[in-house]
Amino acid sequence: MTPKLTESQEDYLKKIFLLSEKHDNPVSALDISEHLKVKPASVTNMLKKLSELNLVDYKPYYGARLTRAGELVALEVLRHHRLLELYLSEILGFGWEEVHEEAEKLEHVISERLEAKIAEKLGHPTHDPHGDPIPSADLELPDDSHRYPLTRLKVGQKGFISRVTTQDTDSLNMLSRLNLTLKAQLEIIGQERNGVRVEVEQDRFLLPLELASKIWVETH
Amino acid sequence: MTPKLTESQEDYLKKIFLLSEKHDNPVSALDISEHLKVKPASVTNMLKKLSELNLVDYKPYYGARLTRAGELVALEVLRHHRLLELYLSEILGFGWEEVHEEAEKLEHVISERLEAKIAEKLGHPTHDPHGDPIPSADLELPDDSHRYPLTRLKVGQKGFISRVTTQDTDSLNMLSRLNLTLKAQLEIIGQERNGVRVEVEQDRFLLPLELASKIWVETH
DNA sequence: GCTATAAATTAGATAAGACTAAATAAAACC
DNA sequence: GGTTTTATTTAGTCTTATCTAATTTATAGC
Repeated sequence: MTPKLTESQEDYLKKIFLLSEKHDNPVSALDISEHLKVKPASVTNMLKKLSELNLVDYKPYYGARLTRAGELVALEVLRHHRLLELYLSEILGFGWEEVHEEAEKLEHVISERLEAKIAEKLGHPTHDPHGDPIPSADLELPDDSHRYPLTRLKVGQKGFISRVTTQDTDSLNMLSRLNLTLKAQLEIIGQERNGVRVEVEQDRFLLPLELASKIWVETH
Repeated sequence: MTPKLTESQEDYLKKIFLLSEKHDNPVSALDISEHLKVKPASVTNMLKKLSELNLVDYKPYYGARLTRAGELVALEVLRHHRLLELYLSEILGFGWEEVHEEAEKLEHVISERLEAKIAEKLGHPTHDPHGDPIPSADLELPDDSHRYPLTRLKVGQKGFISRVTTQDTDSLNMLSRLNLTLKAQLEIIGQERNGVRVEVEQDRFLLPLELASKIWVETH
């Protein structure tokens, strides 16, 4: 069925999946090119190849979408990645800043067997420390239908932070100082054009949209 | 200093190191070719490249020897490999037959940091379950000067098995049935042209040279 | 010392995936 | 709607590591 993909191909598929999550449109070559740190011409080449393998839908000057087959590959790689990150951090005592790079290399080479052992050791987690979902062994994403970015909540809604979608160390550090960390309870005070006003443990902040859009909240 | 080698290059260096251990001569292209499952022509190409990098001494129609620099690379890869095998088996519950293949892929991608964490978890082991030496963090091999293959011991010498240098499952299984496993005490009864005669827990066997040469004994 | 065989090397081809430079298409601006 | 800017694609090059086929060197037999 899957005649063994190269690491590069897996990287492209994973990246397309991650970029697709943000909007709903096909992912542009430039977008991929910037995130994978390759030139746009290289992206075009690869998209043609992936298209022939029926892993992406691609038409010139249009962009790329994953096919179901491509999505499954992406989910598999993503599962590897997030399980590895979690394993490195929880079991081997790595700092969360260190794990990404290591997982980036390991995700392509671990066997299904090792993946299973790692998942088992971790108690089959559904989310990683940033709240990012970990696809299950049969490649289903956990049900996160009651989680939304801060920017999409209504005034008055309450909940707790369940996901923070930035890897930027300084941003994370800043959020930490503001007690805007995973599990933190908060309430939406206002949705304004220049940000989201929230209340956290007595404090109130006006979070710039840029930041607010990266904080996901589980409502209740 | 070392401008990052490819996985292939690392494989060649590791294999040359392992093949060098057996005899003392330069390793032939054919030998490498068979063990890496590539064609001799490919070996010649690679040896030229490694030679330019000063990782092997290579002269046409002569063979290859590792330089000190090449040996260090090989030791590093070997350390990764054996630590990984041990980790997979001891910590993650893999069977010893399963670990080799997995380690073969992982050995090239783990960071120094992960290597260190793994070594720490394992208590900085000096030998793997087969008795194969694990180079230390500063790439020294443990002192195994009092270990010899059965074939090199004198009649009357006693000791215990400290290394078995075959990966063949059926051979290992056979040795296991004969109680010829790691730590087993034995005595050399005779060195004969068709094998080594040994005594193990009451039993006596005449071990064919082929087999005897793979069993290493720590004398006392 | 010549010949047969085995081993090693050279030369040239291929595949993957990156690149640069040039050409083309689409989008954005008045 | 034409023009400029931006994005994308095409065409061709490079590197790495394989391969096959042909040639050359070394080794063994007699």
